[in-house]
Amino acid sequence: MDVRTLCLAVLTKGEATGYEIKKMFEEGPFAHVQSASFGSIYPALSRLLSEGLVEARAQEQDGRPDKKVYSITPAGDAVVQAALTVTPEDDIYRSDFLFLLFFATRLPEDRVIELIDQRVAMYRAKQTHIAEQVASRVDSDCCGDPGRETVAGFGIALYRAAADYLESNRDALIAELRAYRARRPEAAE
Amino acid sequence: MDVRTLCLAVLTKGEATGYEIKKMFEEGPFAHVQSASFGSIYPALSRLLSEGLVEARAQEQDGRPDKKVYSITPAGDAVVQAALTVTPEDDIYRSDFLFLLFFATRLPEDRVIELIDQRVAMYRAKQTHIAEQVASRVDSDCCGDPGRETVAGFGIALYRAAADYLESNRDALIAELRAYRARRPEAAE
DNA sequence: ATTTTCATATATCGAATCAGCATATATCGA
DNA sequence: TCGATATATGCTGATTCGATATATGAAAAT
Repeated sequence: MDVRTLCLAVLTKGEATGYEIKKMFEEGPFAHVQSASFGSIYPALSRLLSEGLVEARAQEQDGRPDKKVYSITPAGDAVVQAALTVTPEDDIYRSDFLFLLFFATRLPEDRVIELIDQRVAMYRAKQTHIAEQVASRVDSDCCGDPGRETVAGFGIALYRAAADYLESNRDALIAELRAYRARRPEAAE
Repeated sequence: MDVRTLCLAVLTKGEATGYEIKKMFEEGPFAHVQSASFGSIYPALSRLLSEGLVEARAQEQDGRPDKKVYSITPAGDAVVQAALTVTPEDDIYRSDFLFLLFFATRLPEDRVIELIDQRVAMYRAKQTHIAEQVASRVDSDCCGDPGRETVAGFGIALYRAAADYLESNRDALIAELRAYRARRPEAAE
């Protein structure tokens, strides 16, 4: 999915500035789903504007630069509806952490432990973050959106699985690393 | 991690052609860890060659174009060792499927069911694929690499969690979608 | 028997995207 | 008071992707 379609779809949930769209990809409802940088969001919005798929409203602010609040047009909404009919691509998962872990035999034991413990903490934090978002939403707006809730639950389930796996396999990995090094002494650090 | 470092690190596990490196990112041991396209792998290898971090050996083949088999040099190995000391970035997870699911209220019920069932099948298949790779490796080469095994286990755990979550929440989602539409009739289809 | 698709293998090119910087200011804590 | 953080837009260079070209043999489908 290209950034243009992504921005357009986000705007079906309400008007927003480029900055706010970025935040939604980072911490908001799309946090673990999609992402895009400013360098792609702002050009995407400009193009959507020139194509008539969104409208912009300049909102003056004291001191700070003016906001450009974008909202979707009926034509834009139709484009989103069409985009939702496509067959979704494969998920993309990339992890520098796993890449490092793959080369665990080349790392000092302390570092492997540190890497894993930090990652577990990170996964738990992200899990909590999503859970808090869901909770705060239920407070404000009684009954939530089923799609949104399901996606949030998916994120929580994955982060939990990741943290649990690392926690329950950490010590076994360290033990195997020692055994591996005992077998091949030249491979030690 | 840039593609140059990625290729270099892969070559510490043995010599390989550009094509083989791509396959390792697609189906091989790095399948759910990292990825790169031909358009980035080939230029990366050329640059590594000019920097003296890898060596190339042309291997003639009948009919097919010559293979260029790359192998890492001691200088390249040192660069990898240095790269392994960096603090890993956040994991990247992107899913067009989750993005579609987020907008479930805009999709026909049949389509939501179809999307979920296909995704469950896909996750199960990937899980099986990794498990088979691990099994075949144990057969051939007795005792595996601890880092590699741990990474494979991580992948299996995540795919299982994803499939399990979708399976056990599918019917609830459909029920909630109906309730949602009953509340807001104008949102149907 | 013939066509098509698939797998191997390298490489390039345009388009998309990212990361970092520049700009401007207000606020908040050290 | 000094730096960090947050708001907000936008550009630019570098990276990376996706598609395509080239070449061929083997297998599968028609």
